Amino acid sequence: MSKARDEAADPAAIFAALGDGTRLSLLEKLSDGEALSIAKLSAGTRLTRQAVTKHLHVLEGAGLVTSARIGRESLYSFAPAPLGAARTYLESVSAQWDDALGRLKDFVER
Amino acid sequence: MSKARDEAADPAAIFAALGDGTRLSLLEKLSDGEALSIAKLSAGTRLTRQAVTKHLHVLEGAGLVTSARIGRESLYSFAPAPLGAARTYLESVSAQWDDALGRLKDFVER
DNA sequence: GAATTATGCAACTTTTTAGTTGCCAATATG
DNA sequence: CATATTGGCAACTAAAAAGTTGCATAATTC
Repeated sequence: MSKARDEAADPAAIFAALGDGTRLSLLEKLSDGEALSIAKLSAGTRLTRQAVTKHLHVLEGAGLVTSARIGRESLYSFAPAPLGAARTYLESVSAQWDDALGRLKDFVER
Repeated sequence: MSKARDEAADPAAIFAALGDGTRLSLLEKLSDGEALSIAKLSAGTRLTRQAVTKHLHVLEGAGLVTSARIGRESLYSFAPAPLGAARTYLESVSAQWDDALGRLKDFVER
């Protein structure tokens, strides 16, 4: 048991969370390490605060951000671990492809 | 102009295409380099051929597979380039995080 | 304590996605 | 040529996602 409760290590779930422009831009805002409130995260967008909140919940469900209520605001922080899992997954698929390429090369050059 | 017509270099589009278990398993079947027909790709699944076809179209829209009609069958092939783009994107976000960590460390140790 | 700020919760609408069924066209094959 | 195989197209349903509005509540600030 290496994974915490609801943090999705499932690649599809992580990719699904990343598969939305709004959520990617939220992640980028948080990726410099500073924890930001929902109000600040909503500031630049054309969406309502509630829409942003929903996106944050999706990111949180995928384990890509964490939240903590401080006073009257909810501060969201970047959680980089699932990104590493996603990268590892992509590398594994790419590696399989590279192996296939290698075998093809061997076959052709034989 | 480095990108062809509709092949999405857009990270969100690539991640969205990857964000589905069925599509990931299709990609995995193709990632060994062998081109497969829709019939063969549908074989293992519980889905109808048309459902699989739709997923293949999504993958093709993201540039992750290519198709070619040979005789009476449509052969789909893995196209690894967008995976590289996705990995690069994840690395850029991770790098920003690592930079932030480094600055924090500097600050704490000062 | 009254007004303001930041957020949560719930109901609702709209849009997109996933999946199915039915039918037709093209290519093989006996 | 008769028949099976392979797949495309279109219409349709069902379910999930995205987004909004309205209202209630907790923490601040003046």
